Amino acid sequence: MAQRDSPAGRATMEDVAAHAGVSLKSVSRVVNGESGVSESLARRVQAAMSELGYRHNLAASNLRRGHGTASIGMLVDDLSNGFCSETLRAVEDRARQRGVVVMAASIDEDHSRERELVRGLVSRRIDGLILMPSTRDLSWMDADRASGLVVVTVDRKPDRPSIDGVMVDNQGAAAEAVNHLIAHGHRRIGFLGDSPDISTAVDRREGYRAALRAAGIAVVEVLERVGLRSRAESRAAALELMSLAEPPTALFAARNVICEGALMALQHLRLSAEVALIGFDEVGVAELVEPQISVVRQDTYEIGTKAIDLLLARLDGDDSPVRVEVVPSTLVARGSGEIPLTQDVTAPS
Amino acid sequence: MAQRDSPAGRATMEDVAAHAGVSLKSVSRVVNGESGVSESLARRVQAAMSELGYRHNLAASNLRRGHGTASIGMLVDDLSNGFCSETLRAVEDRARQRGVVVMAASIDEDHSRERELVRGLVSRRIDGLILMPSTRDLSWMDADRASGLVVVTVDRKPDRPSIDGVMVDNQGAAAEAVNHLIAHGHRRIGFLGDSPDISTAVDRREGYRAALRAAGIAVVEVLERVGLRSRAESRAAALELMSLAEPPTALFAARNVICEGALMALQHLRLSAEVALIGFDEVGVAELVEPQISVVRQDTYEIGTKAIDLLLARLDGDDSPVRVEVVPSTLVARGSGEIPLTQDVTAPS
DNA sequence: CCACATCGTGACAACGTTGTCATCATCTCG
DNA sequence: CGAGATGATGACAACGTTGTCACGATGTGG
Repeated sequence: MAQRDSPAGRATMEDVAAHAGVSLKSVSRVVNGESGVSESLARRVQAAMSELGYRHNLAASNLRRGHGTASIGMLVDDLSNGFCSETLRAVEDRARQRGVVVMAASIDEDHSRERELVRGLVSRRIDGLILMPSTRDLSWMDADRASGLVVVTVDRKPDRPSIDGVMVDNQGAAAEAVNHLIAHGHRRIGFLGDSPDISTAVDRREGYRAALRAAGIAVVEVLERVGLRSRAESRAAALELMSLAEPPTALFAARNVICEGALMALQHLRLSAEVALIGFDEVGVAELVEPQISVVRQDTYEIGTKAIDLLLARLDGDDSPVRVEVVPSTLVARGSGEIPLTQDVTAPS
Repeated sequence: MAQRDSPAGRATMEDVAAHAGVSLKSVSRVVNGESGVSESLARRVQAAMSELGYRHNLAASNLRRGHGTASIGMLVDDLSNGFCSETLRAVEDRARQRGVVVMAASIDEDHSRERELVRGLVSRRIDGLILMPSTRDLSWMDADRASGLVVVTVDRKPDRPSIDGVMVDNQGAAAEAVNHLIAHGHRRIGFLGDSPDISTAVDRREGYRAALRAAGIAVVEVLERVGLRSRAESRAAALELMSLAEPPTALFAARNVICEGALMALQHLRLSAEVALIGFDEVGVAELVEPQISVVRQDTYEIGTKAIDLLLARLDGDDSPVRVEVVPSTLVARGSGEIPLTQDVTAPS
């Protein structure tokens, strides 16, 4: 990638110094607002800077100073997913306040891409990384962390508890949702979830099962569909569940896109008013369909904000023990999750 | 922001060289895969690198080489907005293929923040910038562009045609949507749009008006509500429109969040099956409500991809004349836009 | 009037890397 | 066997910036 050749490239401090007839170091002093610079010299330098369109080169400055780069990385599953983009938004908001830029990228649950991306970010000497890991084994990052890379995970937790993280109580929240369904009379409750590689998916299923067991309801594997990675896959899985000889009377959809897929299936079957549905993650559509969709809401703003605050604290020298912050989640009852068990639910004629 | 102190900080090439008992330059050769390095030396260096956890420092490398930084900036209105996050996703996808990282941030239609953000990115010597400008006057970027910053705008176009851009034919697409409503018999068509600071908003309103005029329908200002910046504002505006003595029989909502707000209003009034509605931008909810929402779909993937391809081409030296790429948009008829004019539409009892 | 502190300014090295050139050992050919 | 070619390796400067120190001019007190 060739640097675009332009009138004079970029002006350096040396150019400014020559233009103003002062020494390079004096320009540096002015740029950094150091004291002990005379009024007149400062003015001359300022003038030269704006005439030449001088822009401070942070890369060179940081190299010399040995500082960090005031940049962090944020790797999420998919930037176009609402949960990810909202969390990024929260991170970026706080980062901007601190003059930190965020390099963002999508992992797409591809482990090797995840490693490549981290490598690229480390080469650029990010100060820290906020990571939604695609896998539970993060030992491959040990070397980088040992060399000073500060990592905070969001949403998902690694299997070894040596990394800071911010997430909701996935198991508890899932259990709460399922208990809610049970309280409305349901006993055949379907589970739609994503890949078991992801701690979140595992925890939510565990919560689902725990709630069933606590209520004395047998866990029936045929009612569980996992590994769903898109609306379409989830829609298909939900259709399958509903066409069982004994279909579920309620569905728990463990992620935003999965919930949307499940809703599409129920609408297609014209069962959205009969089969209860609770989703995990807020979905844009929740309040716009009838019945409105009940969900476990994760506070993405809080998750993102807590993650970057934790990261910045570590960068500022906080060396307290590893911290996993649990952000409260909320069961938002809007209708779909409160559909009671009716006597007779069958597949559509 | 203090660099986290760690076992030994980061290993440099000099450390590796000492550890392997070779010269610094030899390490450089191995790292860059240059030819003319003996098998045995290469092996020794490789070993030393992995023992010390060496990571190449791109900042220093780029400084010396005088290259670009293989990083670009992307500034959009709001990263948590679906249109923005999807476009970013497309940009980032292609960027990753090229080993380029993307620094992303939200402008929130705040001009001064926009300038600050650009300043920060330029200090970090991004090679290029993809910008969804908050304002039509981009002359404040002239100095940076003259010094080599390559800029491509997306979604919105600046008032002077000296900057590359990628966008849909907003006026034409809006006119098409309004014509569609007119073809279904509507003559009182409400317009809901965002701030007139934004070229997109202006163009869409212009398209709306042009379609009306072409059909011999008078433009009635009371049916136009602009400056809407959220679902809530849009919902309120739509409620206002519908409570006019002579309410519109169809609505054209010129942006995704505005469309969602309008839909909320219609649902609240139980008019969603009677009042026609066409949105601009795909909305997640479109296929999940009844009737499904007709929209003008912008191909975000195409917009993002074209934008970064254009940017990369410029960085590769393409100095052809300024280009504004117009990405086709599609009117997706799903039901809400095909609701015909009925004799009698009044506010709900 | 001299010793000394103070103040503004500049020369120079260094951050981690790479391009250029020099060095040295080995090989080939007449 | 010696001249010249070849190939591997290293010394050194430079990228744009900042920390350290030194310099010269001015002011102060004995």
